[in-house]
Amino acid sequence: MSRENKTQFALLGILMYQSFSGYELKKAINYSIGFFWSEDYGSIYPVLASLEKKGLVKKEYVHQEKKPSKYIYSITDTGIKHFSEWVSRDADYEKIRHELLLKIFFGHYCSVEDNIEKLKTEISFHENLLEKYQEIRSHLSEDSHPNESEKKYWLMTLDYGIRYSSMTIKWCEEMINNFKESRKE
Amino acid sequence: MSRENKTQFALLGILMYQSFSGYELKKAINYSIGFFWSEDYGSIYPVLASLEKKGLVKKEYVHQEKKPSKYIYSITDTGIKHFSEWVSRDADYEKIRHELLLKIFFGHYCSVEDNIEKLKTEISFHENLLEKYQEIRSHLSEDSHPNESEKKYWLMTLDYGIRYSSMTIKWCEEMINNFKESRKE
DNA sequence: GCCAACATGTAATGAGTTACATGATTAG
DNA sequence: CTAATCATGTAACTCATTACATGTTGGC
Repeated sequence: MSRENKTQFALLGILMYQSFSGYELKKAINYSIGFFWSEDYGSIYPVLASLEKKGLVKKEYVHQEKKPSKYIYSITDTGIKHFSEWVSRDADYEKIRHELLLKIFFGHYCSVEDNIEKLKTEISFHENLLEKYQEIRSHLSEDSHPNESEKKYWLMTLDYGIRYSSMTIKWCEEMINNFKESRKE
Repeated sequence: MSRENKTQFALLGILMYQSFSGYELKKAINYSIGFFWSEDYGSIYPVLASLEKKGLVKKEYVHQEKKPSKYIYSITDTGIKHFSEWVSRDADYEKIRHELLLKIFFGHYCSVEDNIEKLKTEISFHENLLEKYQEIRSHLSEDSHPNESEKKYWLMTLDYGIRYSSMTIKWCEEMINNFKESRKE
């Protein structure tokens, strides 16, 4: 089977909730699925154009006061079908490439200090993420969410993120301790 | 900064331990870093050619008995320098794209059964991985490993893999239970 | 006048994936 | 003879990233 453009489904999924411009889509992605899925303008605009050509979304030119005009994209009935078909199917096997693990695997070829440094950077990164998760969580509770079902799914992914970052931090810390203990011996 | 080809470092790293042909490299990668880093022939052969052109590896034609001839690649002094420079540096920020999480986030748009199905598939995948980790672990202990330092790093990444898969399985199971409980209400 | 935020795109490049194509050698 | 494994590559294509390019609007 040929590879599918996954960007389209991320965009369509967000548009299932609300119509957005390309610029707004980027922000919406950052604030919702951003910690496990990211998109750049370099993908968003071309993919929106191709989705429109296929009739999966439609655009509307909107004049704004106090801001530049924009194109608002809405999902069409065909788009909803296309998206639903994808979301029901099993996820593809995820091909991962974890550069930190690759460097740690080859850690024998650099100093213990360099290894510890890498692990510390990873810890900071995930501590930062954990703070972001709290922001998203409060964002979720303060906003008006008429649909409790949607919220349930959002909290599930948030829960995953928290577990993932916590696990990573714990692993990094234990590895650093391993290094420090073996240095004492 | 421009993007770096990471495949080259995976190959150079393996060649730090031992000289291999392209075909053997693929196998060595699968059996060592395979669960967090994969490469296909479509990348391996072209990258080996470009590494040779840059003088980072050298190849030798080897005739074999009972098997077709092959090219054995060895890392050069320049290659060792190039690799060491990379391995000492911090890992780049990892851009993740987790399709299962994306589908779960949009889980409101398909049936609970479809969601449970996806989580079950993920569980099988990681249970399979956990078995593989045991294989790698026994592979590591039965083989003659003169260098205990190398082994330490391999076990670190293995430990990460085990934690990651265990965490994922636990999360999936709890999410399935959530679904089943809310169905009872 | 200038900066920040809003807003939309294109072009160049490089990386990754899949399919294709070929051939050697051994075991059954 | 045939299948499996060993072995090396190329071509076509898609995808993602980065840099570039342009323009609006409001606030200081």
